[in-house]
Amino acid sequence: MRQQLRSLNVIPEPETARKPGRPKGGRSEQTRERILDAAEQLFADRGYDGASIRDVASVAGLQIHSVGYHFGPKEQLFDAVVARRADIMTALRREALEEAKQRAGDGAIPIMQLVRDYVSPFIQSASHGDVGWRNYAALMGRLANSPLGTEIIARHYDETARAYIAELQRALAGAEPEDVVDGFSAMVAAMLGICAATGRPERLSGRDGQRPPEDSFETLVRFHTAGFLALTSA
Amino acid sequence: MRQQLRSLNVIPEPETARKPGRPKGGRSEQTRERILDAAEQLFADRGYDGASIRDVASVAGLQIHSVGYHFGPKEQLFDAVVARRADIMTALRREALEEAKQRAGDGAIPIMQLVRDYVSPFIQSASHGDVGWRNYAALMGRLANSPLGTEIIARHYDETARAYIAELQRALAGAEPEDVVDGFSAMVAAMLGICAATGRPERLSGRDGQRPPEDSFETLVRFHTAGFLALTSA
DNA sequence: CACTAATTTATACGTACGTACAAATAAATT
DNA sequence: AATTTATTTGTACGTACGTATAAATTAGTG
Repeated sequence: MRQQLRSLNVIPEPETARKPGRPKGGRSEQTRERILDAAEQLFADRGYDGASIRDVASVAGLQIHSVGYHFGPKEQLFDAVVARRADIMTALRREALEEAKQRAGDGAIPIMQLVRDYVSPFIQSASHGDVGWRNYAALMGRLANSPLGTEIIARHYDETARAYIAELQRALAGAEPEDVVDGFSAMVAAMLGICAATGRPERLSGRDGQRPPEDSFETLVRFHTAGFLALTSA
Repeated sequence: MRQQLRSLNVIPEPETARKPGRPKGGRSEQTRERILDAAEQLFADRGYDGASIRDVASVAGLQIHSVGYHFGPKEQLFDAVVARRADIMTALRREALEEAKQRAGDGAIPIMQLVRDYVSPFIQSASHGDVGWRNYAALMGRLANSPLGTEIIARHYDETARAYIAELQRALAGAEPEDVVDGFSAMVAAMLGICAATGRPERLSGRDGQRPPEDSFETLVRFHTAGFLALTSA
């Protein structure tokens, strides 16, 4: 009876954040992380529509409704998966950019530095053994060219992207702004392609295992730095 | 009764190609094209799992089962969508490569020529107003970093990709083969990103409409040619 | 310990999916 | 014109989906 009443007046679901007063390592927090990990993996493997909430709950070792209880509808769960590590990634990039600005003083930040600072956090995270980050990187690659993905990426990544583009523009005096954006887009696309671990580079080169992403990272930096520099000589 | 008998002994569905003896512009052929067009658009917009066979039939103006009749299970329909234009794309690239080889004689083909020849057919097709090609380009972008997509792309595009990579390698004497493959992958990723028309470049540059893909194409050629050249100076 | 709130479980609903079968129609062939 | 084949239609099956409700359980608090 009590239960029933409670169930009728509800605004029952937290659906978003931990209640402020709750301990950080509490049961709820752990469950939320388990759900996010499972969703991250399944969304990366099968895409948004290919991964079901049932699968997520199953991988997380929970009943179906726990997922909805903690995150609400599917789209909110998806957004939470993206947001979790986007916040970390953005913080790292912001930090690197501030440091580079300090070092550059009044001058422009070197192109290679900007390329390195933007790409490095992502590739390092995706190659440092953490399966969560690897899944996240694959998921981002999948999202890049999809409508749903673009919308979410915009929300979580565009602001920092604009900050880097502004510095690139400053360093590439004389280059067309739209060329710089195209170059930046190319850089991001390459970064995501490397971390998506599709196996295509191996197939195209005849290699048997995946090339260490750190090696590809160095190549990417050289390659794209040269690309950006070529945009000044219109 | 007759019908019933026929229905029992069946191997009923063509599921694949036109019967050789049938006219090319016949009813069946037209229906198949309509289905492929509808599927192309829906797969591009919603992804493989997000697009249902029902939707495809509906957009094509047909009953559900007509789709299965002509193309069999969903995966075969998907493959047919990719294959249709992949064959055209591959032919154009092969042709351009042969021509470039002729022009180069015994020497290596210039890097810029190789970049141009590989990317041009795709971007030109995607920007020449044909909504079918635009949908196809968006679909390829979506596919690039997904497992299902990679498998299909490998089947339809890897052979020609390897031919271009071999020439790039020849032109970039001294560059590490794996660097060249990474550069090629970066080029393809950028090409797909441009044609995916996600709206992100506009958002990042403050532009209001999409930049003409031909303009982005010229930028891409300059950018990536310089990138490749930077791979020689190890 | 009692009690309240937070979380998890169990179950169910309505819908949409991919696929299949049998019948009806249209085209092609003889 | 008759008859066979190719194509389209109409309908149905079994399954899985996202979501919701209600009950049971766990944890925190006085």
